[in-house]
Amino acid sequence: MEQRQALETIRNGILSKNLLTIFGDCAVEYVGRATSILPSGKRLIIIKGDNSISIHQNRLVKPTNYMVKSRFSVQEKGNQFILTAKKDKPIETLTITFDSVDDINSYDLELTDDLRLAGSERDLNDLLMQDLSMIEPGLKPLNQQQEFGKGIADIVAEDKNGNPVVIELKRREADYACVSQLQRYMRQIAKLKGKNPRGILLAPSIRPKAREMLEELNLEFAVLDFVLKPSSVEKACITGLQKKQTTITEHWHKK
Amino acid sequence: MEQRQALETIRNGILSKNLLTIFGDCAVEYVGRATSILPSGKRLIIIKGDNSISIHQNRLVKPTNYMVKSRFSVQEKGNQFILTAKKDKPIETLTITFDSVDDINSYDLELTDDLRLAGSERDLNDLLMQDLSMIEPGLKPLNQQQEFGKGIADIVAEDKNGNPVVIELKRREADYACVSQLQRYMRQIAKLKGKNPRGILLAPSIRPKAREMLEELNLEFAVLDFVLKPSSVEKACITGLQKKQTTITEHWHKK
DNA sequence: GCTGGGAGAGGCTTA
DNA sequence: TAAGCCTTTCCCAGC
Repeated sequence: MEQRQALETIRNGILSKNLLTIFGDCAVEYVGRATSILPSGKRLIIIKGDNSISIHQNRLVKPTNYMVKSRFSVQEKGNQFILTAKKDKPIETLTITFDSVDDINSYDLELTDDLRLAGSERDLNDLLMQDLSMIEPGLKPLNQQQEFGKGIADIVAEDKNGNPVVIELKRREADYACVSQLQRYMRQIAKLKGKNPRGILLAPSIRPKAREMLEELNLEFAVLDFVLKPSSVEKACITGLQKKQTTITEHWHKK
Repeated sequence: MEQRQALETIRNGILSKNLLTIFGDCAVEYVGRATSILPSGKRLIIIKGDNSISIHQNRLVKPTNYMVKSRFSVQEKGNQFILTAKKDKPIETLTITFDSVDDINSYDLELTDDLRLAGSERDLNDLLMQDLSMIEPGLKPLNQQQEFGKGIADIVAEDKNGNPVVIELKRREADYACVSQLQRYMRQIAKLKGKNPRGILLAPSIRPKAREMLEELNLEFAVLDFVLKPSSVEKACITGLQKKQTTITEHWHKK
């Protein structure tokens, strides 16, 4: 492909906020949060209307290199031409040096985001707030996303005995990090209120060792059982949310 | 673009492990770890030789929908044709229904990964192990990536007084999660050894409230100052790693 | 295969 | 803008 024309197509594509794909032989250098070099080779470059750029090899969903909200510049340099993407905060530079370009496509596309997704943690949270008794009889919601000075608790509730309960909700298997998160909220509340509330980690499952940690910290785990029902016509929705089991580490309370 | 030909190109592209780009009008439905619907519209689909697929709109580096290690199937359905990607564990289905295809490109590409990146945490870790005195005079390395039954500590060392020191290294600004991680290692070691070692969080910076938490937990913070030097010819490297400051919360020790 | 953890994480929401 | 946190996180290394 003729270089002059390639440059022109790229410049116009960027200006018109088209989705640009460039396939060609190029080397890539990145300097910013880290440093990387990609030796010369055939790659697919995608430039989008929101000034994001990504460089793809023929494997992995994730691009080899990328940058969001970049400022682009294109310049010739002998038989090569150089596409540069820059960004501040932090300072980042992505330099793509093309030896040759095989193919450029410029697609006129809206910058919309039409995806409708269901089953995110926020969806489950909203569902739960309608009926916490699924977790435990008599459990009443007090607040959602409550700020505690050291983070934000998903759900704050009150059990049938009037004890405050902090609930951390996860849509997937809980790990150490989830337990730590709950632990952090608990610590902070204890510090502020001078009293230890109950803490419940609510997730589809929990890794065994994370559960050990949870129990050592005198926290509770409850199984979150939900079903995602795809509706091909209207929208995706959640059909069920059912508590299967609550593990209250009674031996700890007794200790 | 003629449908029959489109199908053939796609089938061949997948079989030959080419990098395929398909631009066309399509609707997408995903059912798996979550559920999502993307109404009909122009999109760019990328299929790679490692059987990963991603669907891109004209914004964001991240694809709208994606799947790794998928099994593909293509079939006609009247004036439409349907590209399906499936996966087990967990069961996931991605269904792309094309109303029309404007453009298909099939690029013959190796499945290699040529990126050379420097400045990752592992790089810094290796550098640090050579000389921990940058953090504190007399600090001697004992182990790297040591398993403790509740996770893996980055560096275990011994200070000039013979006290064990656990060091958690982060290449970027430390947050709550980093502090929690160190806290977890400390807890476990205290439980196993019956003695409290020192814990040092080593990072370029730390968020103010994370630092509060750190100090409340009687942990220490040290600034990790490193420079990434891009070498345009050979490889990227790190030129410096210098301790600027160690903040030991003396008032806590005295308390 | 499971576990643990990093990532140039990206991206979103709210204060 | 920064803080906080979720993500169909993705991806890799170790066992």
